[in-house]
Amino acid sequence: MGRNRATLADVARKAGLSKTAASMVLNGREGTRLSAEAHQRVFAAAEELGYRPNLAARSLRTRKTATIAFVSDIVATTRFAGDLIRGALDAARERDHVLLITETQGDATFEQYAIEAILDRQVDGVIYAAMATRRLTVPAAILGGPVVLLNATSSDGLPSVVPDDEGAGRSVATALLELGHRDAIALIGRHRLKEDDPEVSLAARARLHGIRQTLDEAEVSLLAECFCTEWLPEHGYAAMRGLLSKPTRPSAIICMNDRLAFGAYQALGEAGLTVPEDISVISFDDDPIAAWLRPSLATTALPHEQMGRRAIELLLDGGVAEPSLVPMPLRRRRSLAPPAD
Amino acid sequence: MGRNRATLADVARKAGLSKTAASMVLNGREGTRLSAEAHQRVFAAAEELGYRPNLAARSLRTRKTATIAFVSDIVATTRFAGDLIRGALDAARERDHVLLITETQGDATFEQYAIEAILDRQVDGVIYAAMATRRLTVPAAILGGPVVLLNATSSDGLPSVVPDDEGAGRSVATALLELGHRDAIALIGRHRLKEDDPEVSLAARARLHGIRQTLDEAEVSLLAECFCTEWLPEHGYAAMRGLLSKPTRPSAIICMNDRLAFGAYQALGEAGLTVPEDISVISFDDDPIAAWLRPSLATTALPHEQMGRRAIELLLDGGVAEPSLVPMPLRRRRSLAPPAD
DNA sequence: AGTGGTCGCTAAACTGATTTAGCAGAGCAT
DNA sequence: ATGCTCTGCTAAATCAGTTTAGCGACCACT
Repeated sequence: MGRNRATLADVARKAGLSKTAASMVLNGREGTRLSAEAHQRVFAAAEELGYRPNLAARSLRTRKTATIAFVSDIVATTRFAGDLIRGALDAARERDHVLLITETQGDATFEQYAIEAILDRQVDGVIYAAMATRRLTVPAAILGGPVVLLNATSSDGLPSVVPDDEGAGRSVATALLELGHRDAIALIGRHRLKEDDPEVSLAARARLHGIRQTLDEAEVSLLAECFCTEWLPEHGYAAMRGLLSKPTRPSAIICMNDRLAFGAYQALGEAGLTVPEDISVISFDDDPIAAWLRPSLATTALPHEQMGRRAIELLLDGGVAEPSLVPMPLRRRRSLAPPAD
Repeated sequence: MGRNRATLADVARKAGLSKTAASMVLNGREGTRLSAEAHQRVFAAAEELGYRPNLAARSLRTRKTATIAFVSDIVATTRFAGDLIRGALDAARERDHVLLITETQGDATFEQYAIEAILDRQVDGVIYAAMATRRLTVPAAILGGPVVLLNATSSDGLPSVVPDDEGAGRSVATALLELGHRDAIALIGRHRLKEDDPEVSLAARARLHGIRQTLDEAEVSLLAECFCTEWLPEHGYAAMRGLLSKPTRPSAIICMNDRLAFGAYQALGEAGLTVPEDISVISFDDDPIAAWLRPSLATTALPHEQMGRRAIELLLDGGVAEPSLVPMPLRRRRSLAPPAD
């Protein structure tokens, strides 16, 4: 890999100057008194030789690596991880940095390994990412340098980036109210653990809070609230069947995520009901399936790419220690209609 | 980030030996004549000081970085990328390596940037990954070191890792034949471009070939083959509607991927047909939705995690130059049944 | 003529590891 | 006593940059 690269000494020799001069010119140092002509010669020599600095040598001296560690608990299992990484990758590239990616899989041994690996490589900073928005504890070892939490918060007063789930809750409720839904709105996806334990999820509570707040202001209360043990399609399906077996049929359903909504669609289809003519459905996440469903599912998008980008910006450009909320845009799609009366 | 780390000189001093001795002991060099007692002292000192070598310094000298570049065209847009990365991450960790991830987005400028970034960092090798199995051209600049192609092949005689799509085609066809489907098997997802242009897709042709070969051997021919402009749910939906409008209803459908199958399910549901009683469906990819569908969708899984792992193994443990085929396991699910007669 | 300041540049130290070349002492044979 | 090998270890060079300290030439001023 890359033998025969020209070194700074080669450039200096070619330019007829010292390494010092070449280094200063190429680094654009202010306050140096090198002549314009010396600048020209160095640039020309570097260009001609295709000079690229050896970053190992540079970082040995400067202790900077232009490398950022992206440490996450699980990269693979959620489909959103890719977007988080993509946003970070983009923003890092714009700032001439590169991403070293490691995964802890929630395992202490792996985490230990990951931390040693990044400390050994002297990364300039760490993005510590969780795949479900939650509160977590950051290993002390990485607190020596800049750290930004992504999709997570902690009690260490570190800058963090999280989606605005509460705002999304408000958007969702508002969208239904605006269409005229009032007394027959049902909610699928209540979840004690997620709502009560911030180490499991911050999203569930925030979404619920946003929804409640908006409905309360309109003096509307929910027709029904279904608890689910998980937020998977089968649970949405079961919940929806439960709702349909009751005397009052809801005019609109809020699902806590798109997978639940997918399950709800399945139950509605089996029951011979049509979305949105019979029942409107709205949800959270903007999973790719939301757009694939028939009719397409209205939802609020997790802005993962934005979040990844923001995390890098906070890390490199400096950021405040309070959580940075990234808005979750509402995707209006065909699953919404005024209530049938 | 990690200031105040003990250096090799600190260890040597504490052990009462030279840096040379300390270095040799810690690197487990053979043929050195250092006493057992010297070994002890060095290990003890290193342990006590929590010594970890400075990798920048080491790689300046050795030109090894224990870092592998993972260059891909698109990380984010396919849901499978995460698994590819996860497999690679795992295998890399087992070999004490770490992954530097970059993305070209199919853009020449970004690719140029990515290549410079990894060359500057003197990575030990490159995994060059494509998100759709295809043939591609590897930039000459990275050919100076080891390269493994992932989910891709090239004409450069480089080792590569691809899924066994042809085998998957055979599995799919065999599964249907075993159930007794013969003369009413239809195929959704023919695609001229994907089948004919290896730079677009190798999967389409291989899958088709595997299916054809198996059916030919059983002297069965396809009832119908639907061309689709893309492999998205809406195209599967349209194709399925088309099939249902014909006089002979198929007993089984092979979809070229799960998203097409998802669309086919939607059309079947609307037509009031039941899977698998009326029609069996089988597909390729094992997208997460396959398991979420009702009934769950039988499919052949893209072994992305295995592939990522294999790529690292080929890169670090040395590999042959011919494509390494990773089997695609058949996931038997509820969408299969014998034909209704 | 001496002093001081600026200009334009360079020598050498430094970062923290690996590696080459070689030294001092012991043991043994001649 | 000399030469030889072997053992156990070290000094110094090296990798490719950055950074500190400072040198010689020139000019201005007293």
